[in-house]
Amino acid sequence: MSTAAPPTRGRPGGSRGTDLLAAARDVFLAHQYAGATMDAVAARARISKQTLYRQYPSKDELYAAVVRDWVDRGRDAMSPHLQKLTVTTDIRNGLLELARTLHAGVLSDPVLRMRTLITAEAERFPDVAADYVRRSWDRNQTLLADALEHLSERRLLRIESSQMAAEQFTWLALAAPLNRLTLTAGAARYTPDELETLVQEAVTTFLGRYEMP
Amino acid sequence: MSTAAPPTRGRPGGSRGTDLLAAARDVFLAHQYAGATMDAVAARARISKQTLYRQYPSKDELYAAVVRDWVDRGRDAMSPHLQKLTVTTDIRNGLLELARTLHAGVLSDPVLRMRTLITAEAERFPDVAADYVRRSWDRNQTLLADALEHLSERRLLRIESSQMAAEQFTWLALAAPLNRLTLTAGAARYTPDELETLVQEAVTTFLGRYEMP
DNA sequence: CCTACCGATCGGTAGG
DNA sequence: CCTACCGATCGGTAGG
Repeated sequence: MSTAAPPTRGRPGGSRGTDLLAAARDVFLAHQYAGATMDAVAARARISKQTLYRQYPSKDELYAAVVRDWVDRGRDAMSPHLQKLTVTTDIRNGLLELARTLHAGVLSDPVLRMRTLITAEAERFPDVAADYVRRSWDRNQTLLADALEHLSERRLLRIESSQMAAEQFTWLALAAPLNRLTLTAGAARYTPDELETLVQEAVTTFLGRYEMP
Repeated sequence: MSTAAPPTRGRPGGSRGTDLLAAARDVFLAHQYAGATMDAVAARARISKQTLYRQYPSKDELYAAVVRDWVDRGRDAMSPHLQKLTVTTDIRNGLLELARTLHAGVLSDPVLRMRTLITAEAERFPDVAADYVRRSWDRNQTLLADALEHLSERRLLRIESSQMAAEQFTWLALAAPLNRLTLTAGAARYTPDELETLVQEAVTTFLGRYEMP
């Protein structure tokens, strides 16, 4: 039957939909907005520029779609880890694990590049930036606050403002390497030992304030 | 004497030296690297492109000079405030003051723009970025660590690693608004009340760990 | 679908 | 000093 052609034969290997966005994302992350040419996107997606422009009528709209797709795909990355934290019996170990998860999630090359891209284009694309902050950053902060709230109800922590506690935890664990790697485009790598020391110290300071006496 | 011509008459008002760098800085901060044209720099400095290119043979070298000049000019901005902290008798108030100073210094529009510019160009100009981090950021962190060390010797704090304590203080006070303002290009402004709450909470958590019992 | 092209921008130079 | 220009790049289009 002609409708049962082998998958490797069907249409001539052009990317579309998610694949096109993945190709575009690669190009934007590798070269930033200005350096990402529509020719490069089309070539990487193995489609013609004509086809590219039929799906996204301008570079601006392609960029907005790439960021939206990125946020959608990373929406619930933290949830399972926070779920695990809420049922822990060892509060210190639970927080240490979470801090290491934060490092792995945020200090990776693609995440740092996406943050730099969004930051550099925030003035020209304020809505794209605001959507990223709200649906990615704020959402994860709220989920962490909920988890801390839960631990507070279980009498493992003593927290007045769970939002403030969530921010303090996040930044104690994350801010130093995030600042450094961001400013140097990843050139100033942290060693695993340095990160582990940072995690330990962050949790110690956090528990100094919020541990149940 | 011809050498005593009035200052308003001498040469036809063109900028050079520091003035040229100030003009270039304005243009780079307003439009980022790609959007800053050499024509705009020359126009703002009121010199010809020919004169501009005689002083800086390429846009790349002009950019590097602008960042170097920026670091030089901001080199000792923190020193007087840290000096004040080391002789305080009220440790909590001293730290609150310092946190407010950090906010004023780092969360200003030009500083945020310079950080975004350096970040966006860090891959193409790794040496410029590394020099900024070392001479601006690392230096201030070390100065703060020295001040905390001093307070530790005065038995107002109990600190094991003054570098770690300095980083924790900095990021407890600064990271949340810095992250937000950076990602949104300053669109998500913090109210003075929010900043003051943040400062209070940062100092409370910091003292929870490092206050002398 | 594909290629060739337009129109605009901009770093850098002095050809014309 | 200044203006006009070159050469290259690139978003977007179908003119030619």
